[in-house]
Amino acid sequence: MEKITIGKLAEMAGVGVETVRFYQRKELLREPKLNGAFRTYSEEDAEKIIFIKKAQELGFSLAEIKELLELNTKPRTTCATVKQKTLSKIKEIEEKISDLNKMKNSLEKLSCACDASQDQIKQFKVQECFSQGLNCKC
Amino acid sequence: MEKITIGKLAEMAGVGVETVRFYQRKELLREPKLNGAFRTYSEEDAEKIIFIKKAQELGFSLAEIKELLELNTKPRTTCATVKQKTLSKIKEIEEKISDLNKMKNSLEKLSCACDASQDQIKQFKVQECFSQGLNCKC
DNA sequence: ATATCATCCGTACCATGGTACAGAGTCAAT
DNA sequence: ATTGACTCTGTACCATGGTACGGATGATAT
Repeated sequence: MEKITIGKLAEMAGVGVETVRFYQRKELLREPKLNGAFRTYSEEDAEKIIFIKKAQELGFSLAEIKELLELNTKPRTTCATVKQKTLSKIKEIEEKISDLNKMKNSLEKLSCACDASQDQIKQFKVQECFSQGLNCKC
Repeated sequence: MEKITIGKLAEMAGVGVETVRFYQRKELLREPKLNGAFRTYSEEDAEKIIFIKKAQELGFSLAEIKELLELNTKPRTTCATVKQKTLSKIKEIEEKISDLNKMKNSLEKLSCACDASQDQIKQFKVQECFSQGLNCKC
C-alpha cells in the first residue's frame, strides 16, 4: 500500500479520474506524493473520497465538506475552536435527521392511505410534513 | 386566502420571485390561477416551496423532489405503484438517516477526543465514519 | 391622472460540481 | 525500441439551480 495510482484510486472510490483531480484543485485531497511524474495515493484518500460522495448525498456542499474534513487537521486551531465547530456540525446533522424523519413519517402516512382507500390518497399532500404534526396510524 | 401574489408568496416561503417562476417552469408548482394578468397562489404553494427547500438541504435534486411531490397526484397511477415508489423513497431516507448518524457519531468522537487530549485529535479522521465501526466512549 | 410599485415575459448571466478533450509525457511488457 | 495503456497539464464544455436584467404592462394610492 502506497503505490495507488490515480486510476486505481478513482476505481476504488467509484468516481472518475477527472473528479479526483478536481478535488485536488479544490484542496479537498492533500497534494499527493509523486512517484516520478505520477501521483500516488493511499487508502486514506479513497476513504476521503467516499466520505465526500456520501456527504454530498446528505446535502453538504464541497465547501462544507472541506470544513468537516479539516476540523481536526488545520494547524493553529485550538481545541476549544474544534469543539465548538464540531458541536455546531452535530446540531446541523441532528436537524437533518429530524427533517428526514418528518418526511419518512409523511411517506409512511401516504403508504397507509394507499392501503386503506384510493380516495384518501387524493387528499394527501407530502409537503405537509413540515407544517403539521403527523401521526401515522395504520 | 387565495389572493396571494407572487411577491407575497416568495416572501412567505423565503425565496426570490425569480425562484418561484423558475419552479413554475420546471413544473414543480401547478400552473397558477390568473387574477387579470397576474398569478395568484394559495398557502399550499408556500408549503410546497418550503418542502422543496428542505428537501434540497437533505440532498434531493429538483427532479427527485418533483417525484416526491407527484407521488399521489399523478393521474393514471395505481395504488400499487404509489405504494411501491413510496416504500422505495422511505428506504432511501432511512439510508440517509443511517449515514447521518454515522457522521454524528464520528463528530461526537472527535468532540470527546478534544476533551481528552490534543494528541488524540491529530490521530482522528472524520472520514473514517463510513469505513469503521465507531464507538464514542466519553 | 399620474407617480410608484409589482408583475409580466424573455433572455442572459452566474456558481457549483463536475466531464471531456487535446497534445504531450511516462511506464511496462513484449 | 516500440506498442499500448496510463498519466500529465491545461482549457473548454456541460448540467443543475438559480439570479439578474430590460422593457412593457398592470395595480394602487394620492
